[in-house]
Amino acid sequence: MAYWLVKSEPSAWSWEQQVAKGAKGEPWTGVRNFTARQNLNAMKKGDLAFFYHSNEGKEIVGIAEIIREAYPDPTDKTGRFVCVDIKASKPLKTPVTIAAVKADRRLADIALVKYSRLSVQPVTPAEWKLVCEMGGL
DNA sequence: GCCAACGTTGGC
DNA sequence: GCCAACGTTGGC
Repeated sequence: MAYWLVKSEPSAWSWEQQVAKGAKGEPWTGVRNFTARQNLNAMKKGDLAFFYHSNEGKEIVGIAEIIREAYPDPTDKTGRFVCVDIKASKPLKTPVTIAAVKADRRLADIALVKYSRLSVQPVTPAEWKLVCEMGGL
């Protein structure tokens, strides 16, 4: 099982909206970047992903689960990009801010800091554990 | 609202 | 296939 991080601006799609979708989940569409697409394609059913709020909040707010593996993104007219379905798994007790991540030397190499513009990122097991602890889980 | 970083596009 | 121009992202 692999770990990931997905980013969304809450004004476009928020954790609260994701939670409201319940077990049915929601297609994670709109990715238009090839590196991010690679990551979407590598996702397996049952993988977990941190849900990060960019711009507003700038914090990891919850954990989502991949419930459907990559398929063509219906919002992409060119047919080049894919999406997956994810459902909210559980919130962090305490959101982990980008500032807190940057302040922790053990997270210096996390993609969230190194490749800040990448919208779908891999997370290592060590990073996953740390962020969960910081989030009170 | 600014600006740095960086991915994508298109002309050559 | 290179590279300049352009657009977008996202933290501050």
